[in-house]
Amino acid sequence: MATRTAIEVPYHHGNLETALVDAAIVLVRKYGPDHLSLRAVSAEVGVSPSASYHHFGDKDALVSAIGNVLFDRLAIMQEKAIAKVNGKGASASIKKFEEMGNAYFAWAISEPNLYRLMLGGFCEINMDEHESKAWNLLRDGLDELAAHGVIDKSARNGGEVIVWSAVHGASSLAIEGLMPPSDFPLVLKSIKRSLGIKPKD
Amino acid sequence: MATRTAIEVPYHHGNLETALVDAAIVLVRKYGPDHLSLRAVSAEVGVSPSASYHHFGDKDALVSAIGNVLFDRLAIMQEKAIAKVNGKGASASIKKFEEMGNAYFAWAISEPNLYRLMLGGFCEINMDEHESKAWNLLRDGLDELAAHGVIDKSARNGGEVIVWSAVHGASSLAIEGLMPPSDFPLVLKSIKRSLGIKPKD
DNA sequence: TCCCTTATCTATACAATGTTCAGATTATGG
DNA sequence: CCATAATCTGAACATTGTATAGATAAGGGA
Repeated sequence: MATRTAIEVPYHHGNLETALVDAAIVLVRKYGPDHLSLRAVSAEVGVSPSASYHHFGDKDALVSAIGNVLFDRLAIMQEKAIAKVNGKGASASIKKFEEMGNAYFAWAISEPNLYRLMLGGFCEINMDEHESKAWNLLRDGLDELAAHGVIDKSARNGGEVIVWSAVHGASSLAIEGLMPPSDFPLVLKSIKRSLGIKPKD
Repeated sequence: MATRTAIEVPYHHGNLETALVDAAIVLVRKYGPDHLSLRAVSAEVGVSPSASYHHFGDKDALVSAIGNVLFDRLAIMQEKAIAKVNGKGASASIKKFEEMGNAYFAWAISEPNLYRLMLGGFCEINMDEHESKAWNLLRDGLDELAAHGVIDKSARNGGEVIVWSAVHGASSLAIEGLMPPSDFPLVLKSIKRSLGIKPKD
């Protein structure tokens, strides 16, 4: 199982697979998803280039592994943000929803290269396993809004796709310098408006 | 100036620059923005690899040139779609707005690799020159909606970013297989709702 | 404890890539 | 018509992904 915590003790010989992923993430963050070199990753870990091929059949396989790890990290950030919100009423569910979006956007623009790898066509995303963590978070958030009567059923329908499109689009545009990050509140407000959540300001 | 039509007459020696861009687009479409090879492009045109360096200082420069050309093509598709709508009233302006979004999305998912190149961090987008064509299209569309009283000023504010975020996000997610293309109408409807355009169905 | 099987890693090699540089070719304009 | 600039070629270099064959280490049954 090996739940992939960042630091693990017996490193040099042992858990090469996770070591490669961790080193690759560092390099991708620095130099971007294109420009990732398998040889550089191997060198960073202190291992021969060929060694990687016993754990990943391909460079693309490594990249896909990275992608799925990153989706987990992003989901964890969102969970942390949600956990900070206390209260249980309708307004708390709205606050949680907002903080989920803010956490997503903040993480994306703080890690442009990692985010590009995740959603730029570099990796095959395992929709059923990892990605579901983030997806379920969104689904639960919308369900909670519906349960509190903040949004009605017609707005609930397809809400995941609507929200993710807007938040991902904003993240991507901001990363590419086509939208000032300071405009994200506008986007978030428009999402709430499209869901029928009334702004209180 | 050389407005870059696809076919031009004196080709072998002459307008290498546009020939390289055209050939590169063909290869990117086939194999993706990563996996683009300068040597392959040069071979396709029938020229030495070094020849490219007299027109583009870098591989990245070629890629950026491609990106800006593609933004033009996308804008042209949108213009065509708008031109098909006749009438001049409020409902025509809504129809034009919808068709603009549909054309964007349709082009994006029909050219996933080209779209990835445009907005996946591969190229520096010339915001002031080329990109403005698509941006102005969106701005004018929103202005027209506002002029006909379909949307009010508070919705007009920041409308470009809101709309582009949602449409680009949906395009990107669909391309990466994370959203069924058949869900785009849902996204479009949510955009209209967030702008305060009442659905007529 | 010894040995055999299996997992893991190294060494070497190969074709393809981006890029550079010196030289050849072509066009241009005075 | 020729000198000067623009354009293209050829060969070279370091680096890349990847395949193959062999070395090393680990593990488990006798």
